[in-house]
Amino acid sequence: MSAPRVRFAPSPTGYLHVGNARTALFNWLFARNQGGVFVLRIEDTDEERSQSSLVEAIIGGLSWLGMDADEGPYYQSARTDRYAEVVEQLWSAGHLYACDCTREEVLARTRDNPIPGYDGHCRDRALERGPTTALRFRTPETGTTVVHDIIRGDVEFPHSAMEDFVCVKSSGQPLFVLANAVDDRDSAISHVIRGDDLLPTTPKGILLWEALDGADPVRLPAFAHLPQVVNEQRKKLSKRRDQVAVEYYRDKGFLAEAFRNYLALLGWSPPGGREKVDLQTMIDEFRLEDIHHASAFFDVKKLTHLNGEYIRDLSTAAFVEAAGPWVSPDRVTAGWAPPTGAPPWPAERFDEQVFASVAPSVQGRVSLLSEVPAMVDFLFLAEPVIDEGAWTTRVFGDPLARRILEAVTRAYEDSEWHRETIQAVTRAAVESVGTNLSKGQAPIRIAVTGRSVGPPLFEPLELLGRAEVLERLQRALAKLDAG
RNA sequence: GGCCCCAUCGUCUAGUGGCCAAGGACACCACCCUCUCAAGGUGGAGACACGGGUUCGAAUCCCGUUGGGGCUGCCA
Repeated sequence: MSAPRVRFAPSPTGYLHVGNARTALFNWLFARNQGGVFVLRIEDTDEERSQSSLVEAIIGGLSWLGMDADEGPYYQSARTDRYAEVVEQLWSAGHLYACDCTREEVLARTRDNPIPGYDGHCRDRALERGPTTALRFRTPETGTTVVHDIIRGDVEFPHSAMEDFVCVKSSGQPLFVLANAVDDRDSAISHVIRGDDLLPTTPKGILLWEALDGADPVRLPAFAHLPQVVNEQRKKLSKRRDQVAVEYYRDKGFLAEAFRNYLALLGWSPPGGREKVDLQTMIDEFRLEDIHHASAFFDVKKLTHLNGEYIRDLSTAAFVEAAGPWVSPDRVTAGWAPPTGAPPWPAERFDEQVFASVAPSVQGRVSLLSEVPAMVDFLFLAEPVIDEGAWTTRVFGDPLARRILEAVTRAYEDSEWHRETIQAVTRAAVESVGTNLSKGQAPIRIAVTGRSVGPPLFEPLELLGRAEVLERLQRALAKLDAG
């Protein structure tokens, strides 16, 4: 048996969304596992809704996730001649008939029918083809089409419940089912792996496929219909209600590796109870047969946790590199910058050395790269941005705060300026006013960093320098005086 | 309404007739660690939708019910 050929065939009517990305990933993993070929096809037969700029977004999303196509992209819009040829073939073989019914007319006629859908009104009218006639497929009246699905087994569709569906618009453009079948035939696709929302249209595609066969049959691909990725309401992901663009997650500071790993977990699980697995393991272990049947909720919390694990696994150098676009305008790579814009400090105040030295303690505290700037901004801002809520409760509202700030100010003036000694003198100072380091560090932290939470305090203090720290303490004292 | 798919902790899942008084992960709670916050460690709570079969034995097989979802477009 020759190498499998699979395809990812998005329609460029929106950005790459997470459900499609998962479909692409499963196709890609299957191809890699089998030594097969991953084809990208752009299904842009609907000119009204397709936009070429979105094609770039889709390719960009795939590329971010490391899934570059082995072949393509092929554009259906470039194959109109081929489709026209196929339509002629089908028409002359009698599989198609012209229909001039409008949707309103069909609806009016079939409103009370027990079986919904088109009623076959034009089936025997022998209408000529014209600019106002769509072409419908003459579905057999009896019999059954069975879809052999790798994931779900055999699924039967009785023809009696299938309408004569339109496969060519009155404009002459083919509809999805037809273009899809023609392309899968022409590019020798061996496995069709797609969302199970397409399962009900699969028998139509098979009927078309068989009609196209004529005297020269082409082997039907194997099908694998993936469970849907759904939102919290268990509904198909919607562009309106849900955060569905892969781009959004990249912009939020998710690592491609973590995102890809999470996507793989939606409907598939690596053997051995592991969840966090590297790419090669995914490729080696991936089996279509192991995919779940039930739909899966896209859980951002779990994704975020996984991302945190991936961030913590990075070497410090790799973390500094990954955080680059978020902390330094100079580090924007591959033509992409976080949409949040420039970091909140002026470029000239950013110090790569300083960032690199606090990076390890930041790395363990963030789940998203976008959280990095807030962790280190006090190091690069001329003045820290004071969190007023924290100030009110932990400084203004703490009767000991003034004495703590005064005590450390005195202690810092002539202390050796090294993180351990700073910690030691700070401990001594806060204990001298009757509290402990755990409670006493709060006013200091807020005075210097502006926040009540953040990385361990004493290394940043060292990095900031004695003069700057004393100045910030003075400003805090003055703010306290001002009430 | 018709056709189709699906059904294990709140969520993602392990499980393919005995190893399951159902395991892991996220989230949640408690404790430990600790300069804050995280991370980490330990522990806790938490599920086989329901009803019938089949079988010595069922989360696993069959039927039904209920519930959820998809499709039902001259969208894909």
